[in-house]
Amino acid sequence: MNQKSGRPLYEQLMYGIKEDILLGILQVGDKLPSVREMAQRQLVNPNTVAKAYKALEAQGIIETVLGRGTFVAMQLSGDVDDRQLQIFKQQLSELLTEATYMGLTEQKMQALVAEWYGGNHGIKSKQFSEND
Amino acid sequence: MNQKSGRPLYEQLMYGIKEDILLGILQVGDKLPSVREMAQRQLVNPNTVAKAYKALEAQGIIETVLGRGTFVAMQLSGDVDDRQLQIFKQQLSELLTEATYMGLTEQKMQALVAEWYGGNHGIKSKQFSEND
Amino acid sequence: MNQKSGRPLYEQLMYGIKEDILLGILQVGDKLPSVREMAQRQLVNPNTVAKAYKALEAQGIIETVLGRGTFVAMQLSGDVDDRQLQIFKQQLSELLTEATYMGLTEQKMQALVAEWYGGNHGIKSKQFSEND
Amino acid sequence: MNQKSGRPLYEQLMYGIKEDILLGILQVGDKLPSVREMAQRQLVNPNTVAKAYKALEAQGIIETVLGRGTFVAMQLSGDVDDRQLQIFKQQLSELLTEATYMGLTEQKMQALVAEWYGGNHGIKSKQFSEND
DNA sequence: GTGGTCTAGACCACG
DNA sequence: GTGGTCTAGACCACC
Repeated sequence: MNQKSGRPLYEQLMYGIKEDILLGILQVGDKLPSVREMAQRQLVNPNTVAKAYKALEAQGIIETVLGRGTFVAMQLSGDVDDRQLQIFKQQLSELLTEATYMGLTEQKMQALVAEWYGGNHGIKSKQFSEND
Repeated sequence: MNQKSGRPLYEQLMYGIKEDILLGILQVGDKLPSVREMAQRQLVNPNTVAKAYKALEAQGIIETVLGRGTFVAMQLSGDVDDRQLQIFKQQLSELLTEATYMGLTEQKMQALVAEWYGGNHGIKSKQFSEND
Repeated sequence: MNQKSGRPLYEQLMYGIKEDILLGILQVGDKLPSVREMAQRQLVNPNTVAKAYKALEAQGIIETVLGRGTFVAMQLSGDVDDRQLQIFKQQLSELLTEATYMGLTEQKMQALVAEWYGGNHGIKSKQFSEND
Repeated sequence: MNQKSGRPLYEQLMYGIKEDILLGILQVGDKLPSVREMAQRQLVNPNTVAKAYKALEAQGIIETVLGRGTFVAMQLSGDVDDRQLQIFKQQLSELLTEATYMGLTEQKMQALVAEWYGGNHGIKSKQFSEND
């Protein structure tokens, strides 16, 4: 967890878990580490983990069973929400603007996108599931 | 300026100016509106505009000449900074992760990227140069 | 038993038994399954069943005869406790508030209430008496 | 705020605000008391108020403008989400079951519902807007 | 053991 | 002044 990256810790946690699910490291039905355990592992406060878990639950990505734990719940929806798409396009536009200022060409950009989809973006270690 | 988008107003200003430059609405050497004028146009606090100008100057995109005004200074660098690229790839990865959860496929994604580069994303009015 | 509904399992058990009594599936004097048997059927911990039985007994709805078992004891009281009524009206108010935010009109609401009373809400199988 | 009602304080806050909007005490565009002020008024911790505000924002009922405050944002949607409706019917069923055990008849129940809709349920004081 | 709630108090970015 | 984030530590209900 990068304290000074500017991004909230709980968002970083959310991203890490989402990524692990996309990579297949976490599968539907798998149990996530308990709030306390995750907090210990990631060196953050349990409240911070709880906040991340709750936000993910609100997004329908995980589910919590009181007294039992938290579990991966999601399967990707096939249809795209239009309002979300507008927001996303705005974000993409800003990112591409930045990329252009960095000197990235359209070709290089397309290559980076393809790389992400193709290569499982670099086979990362299981941050959030079993062994750290 | 979208007050409730969650993004800081000064970043939105920065993005708008950067976009105008990419679109050719603002050219190298052009004079930007004064801080006060821009503030009035965009209905924000002058401090907010000043902050945006200062940040853009730090990025080498605009330049202030004391007593004369603020001018577009940049031309895109041809080579890519490696450290910046790493940060960028991280941001891209997060964006693509979100896109996947939204239900966007790789094809659709590539199409969106191509669209941004191709279409000047829809010929917008000069937000930050002439009139609002 | 819906593990992820957020409601405590023992409350769900209580509700199920109460409903069965209202529907006539369980009649006054009928014997309920033993704690162990119910636990096995509903795939919950025996402690959970015991807690539900105890709470129902406290409400005067069932009775335990030591060494013999647990029996349906209740008949509906004709008069309404005023303190209970206040609490109930509060709960109703909250439910109707939520309903309004969901977009339900008064007419639709009245229809839903009538439906519940009229239809025995769909003739369900005996969840908690005979076989599961 | 009733500490021992069993319901979380932040949910009680949410309900109070929703009710005030339905009653017209809070109108679209109105500013809510700041987190700190509301906390002081209701004698709860600012974090608790923040939690309530954030949950309401997630439901689209209020909106926050960073550094400016929190505002009423919503207008009721005309169409009813089917999944929500199922959950609601379940809650209604449980409430009506309890009502029956209390001795409430269908007629009395319909009267209570009509009363809530008709009478603005008793013209309450502005809990959450101007003066307390 | 699990997650949920609440408090107290700190620091920060934004306007 | 506003809300957002994070920590530390407490208590609770549920299983």
